[in-house]
Amino acid sequence: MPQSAQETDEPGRARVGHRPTILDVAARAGVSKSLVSLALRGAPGVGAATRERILQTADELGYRSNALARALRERRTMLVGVVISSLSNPYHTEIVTSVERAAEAAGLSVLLAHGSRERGRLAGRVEALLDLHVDGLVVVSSWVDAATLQAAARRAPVVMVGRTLEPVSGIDSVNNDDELGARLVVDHLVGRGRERILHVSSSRRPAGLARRDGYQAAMRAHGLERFARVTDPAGIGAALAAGHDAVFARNDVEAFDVLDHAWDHGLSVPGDLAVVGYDDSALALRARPRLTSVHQPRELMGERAVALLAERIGGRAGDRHEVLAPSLVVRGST
Amino acid sequence: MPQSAQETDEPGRARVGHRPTILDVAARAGVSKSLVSLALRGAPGVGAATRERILQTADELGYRSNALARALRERRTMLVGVVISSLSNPYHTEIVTSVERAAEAAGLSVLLAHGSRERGRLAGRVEALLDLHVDGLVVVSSWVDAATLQAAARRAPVVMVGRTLEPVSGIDSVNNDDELGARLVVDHLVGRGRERILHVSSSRRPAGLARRDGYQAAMRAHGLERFARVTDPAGIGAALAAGHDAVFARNDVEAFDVLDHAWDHGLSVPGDLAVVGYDDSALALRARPRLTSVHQPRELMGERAVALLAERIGGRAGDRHEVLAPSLVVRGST
DNA sequence: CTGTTAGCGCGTTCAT
DNA sequence: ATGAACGCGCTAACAG
Repeated sequence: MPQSAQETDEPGRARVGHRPTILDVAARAGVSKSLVSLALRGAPGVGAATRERILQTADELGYRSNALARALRERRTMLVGVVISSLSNPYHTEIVTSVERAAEAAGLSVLLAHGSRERGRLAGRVEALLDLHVDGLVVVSSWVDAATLQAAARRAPVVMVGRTLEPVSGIDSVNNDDELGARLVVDHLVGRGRERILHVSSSRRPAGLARRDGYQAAMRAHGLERFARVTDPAGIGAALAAGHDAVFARNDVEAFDVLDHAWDHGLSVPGDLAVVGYDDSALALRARPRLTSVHQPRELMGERAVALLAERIGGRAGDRHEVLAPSLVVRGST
Repeated sequence: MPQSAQETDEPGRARVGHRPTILDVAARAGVSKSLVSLALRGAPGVGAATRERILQTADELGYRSNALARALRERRTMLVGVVISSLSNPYHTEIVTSVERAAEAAGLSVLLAHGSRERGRLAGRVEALLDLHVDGLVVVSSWVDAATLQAAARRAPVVMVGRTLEPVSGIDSVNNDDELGARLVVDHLVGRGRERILHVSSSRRPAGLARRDGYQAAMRAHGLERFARVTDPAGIGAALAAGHDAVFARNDVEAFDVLDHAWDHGLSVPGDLAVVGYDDSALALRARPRLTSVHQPRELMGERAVALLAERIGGRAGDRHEVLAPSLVVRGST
C-alpha cells in the first residue's frame, strides 16, 4: 500500500534535514495542499481566516516553494540567462549590469554564465542555461557561434547584444552602428588636424571588423587612404615608428594598451599622439590622460535587449534587429 | 478516463513546439521510459542492441533530458552558485574565474549571480540561487550579511572567499592573511627608505579593516606610528599635502586612484611617491608605472573553495577556515 | 539478464 | 475546499 507523506509523517512536524514542502504546510494547517498553493499565491477562493492560518503556518515552518517543481509545472522560470565571455572587459560587464537592471524592472531574475573563448565552452554555458529552462537568453559575446545561437533560439528567445559574425535567423539583436562610430572618430581627429591615423585592432570579431571598415571608409572620404593602416596591438611599436600622429583603437582595452605603449616609450599624449578608444567604458576614465572614446548607449541597449526578450516571450515571431547610434565623448587624449 | 501522452500521441512523432521527452523516445524506440532512462545513463541491464537503438532514437529526436525534472528527483543539480557584488573589481572576477575552473574540473557547472551593494539585493540573489537548488554556494562578496549566510548554510553548503564582518557558523571560508600582507608592504617600503607611509582605504569592509590593522601594527613595529595615517581616497590630496613619501592602498583599485591623483598633480612615482596596492589584479599590470602589489593566491583560493564545497557536499560537518599566505610582487611603483 | 510497472519528487490546476 | 492528474526523469520492485 502506497503511503503518502501526509500519512507517514507526524503532522505539523518538519522532517529534519529536509526543507518543508507544501505538504508539510498543508498537514500542519489541516488543509489540502491545493489550498495551500492557492493561499500562498494570493489566489481567490480561499476563506480569509483559512488563508491567514495557512500563511501563518508556512511562515512558522519557514516554507519556501520549490522553484524546480514550479518551473517544471509552469513551464517558465522568470529567469533570464546572460552569457558573457569576458569578465575583464568593462564594456561587457557594464552591459550585463544594464541588462540586470532592466530585467529586474520587468520582474525577471538574471543568471550569468561565463565562459572564455575556448571552443565549446561557451556553447556548454548556453546549454546549461537552457537546461535550466531560462525564459530567455541574452548573449553578450560574439564568440558564441551561429549554430549554437540558432539551436538556442529553438529552445528559448535569444537576443544578441552586439554583432554576430554571420547573420543568424530566429534571434533578435541590439547593437550600435560601428561604422558610424568609426566615422565619428576619424572626423574628430581630422578636425583636430590629425591625418596619419593608425587603426589598432586585434580582432577578427564582427564589431572589430565593422569598425575597421568604417575607419577605412572614413579615411577614404577624407582623401587620407594613403595614411590608412591597421595593426594589431603587438605591432603598435613598428606601426608608430612608421610615423603616425593619432591612433584609433578598436576598443578601450586596446586604446589603453596604446597609452601604455606611449608611456613606456616616452611619447606624449595627445602631444605626440592622439588616442581614441571605443565603448566609453570605465577604462576610459581610468586612463591618463582620460580617453576620448565612442560611447555606446549601454543603458538603453540593456533595456532594449530585455524588451525584445519580453516581446518574444509574449509571442512575437519575426526577428528584430535594433541599431543604436553611438556618440563621441571627447576627453584629454585628443 | 485519463490519457497518457503515450496513448494520445502519435508514437514516434514529436509534438511540435514541444521538446521531446523521455516518453517520446520510449514510444519511438518501442520500449518503456524506464529503459530509456537506463540506456541514456549507460546503466547496466540494457541489451546492447536495444541500447544502441535507444541512443539512436534519442539522437534523431534531439532529445535532451530535462534538468529540472532530474534535479527534482535526484535532489541535486551539479550546479555551484557564485555570488559576486562587483563586476568591476578585477580581483573579484579573477576569483570567479578560478572558482569556475576548479568547479569544472570537479564536474560542476557554475552559475553567477551579481548584485550590487544595495541592501537586500544580494540576499535576493542568494535566494535565487538556493531556490534553484544549487549544490553549493561560493560567496565572493563581504556585502552578504551574516544572517543571510547563516540562513543559506541551512539550505546548501556555503564557502565564503574572503572575510565576513562577524564570524558566521556553519560556513567554510578561504582567505588570505591580510595582516601579513599589510606587514609585507610596510616592511618593503621601510626597506626602501620610506617612512612616511600613508594608508588609503575607503572601506569598512572586513578585509579593509584587517589590512588597516596590519598596517598600523607594522608601522608600530618599525617605530613609525607617528607617521601612520589612514585616509579615504577622497582625502588623498589633503593627506599627501601633509607630507608622505609612500602610499599603501587597501586594494589595486584604490592604488590606481592614487596613481591617477599623482598624475593629475605632477607627482612622480616612485620618485616623489611610492605606491603599493593589494590583490595583484590585472589592474596592477595596467598601471603605469606598474604597481607593486600584494598577491593573493587566487588560483589556489578558487581550488580550495571548490574543494571545501565538495567536502561539505560529501557530508563533512564541521566548519573549516583556510587562511593562505599572500606574497609581495614588486614592480615599478616602488 | 532484459525489460516493465508503479510511484516518487513538489507545486499547480481542474473537475467535483 | 479537495482528490486526481500532470510536468519529466529516476529507481525500487518485480515479471519474463
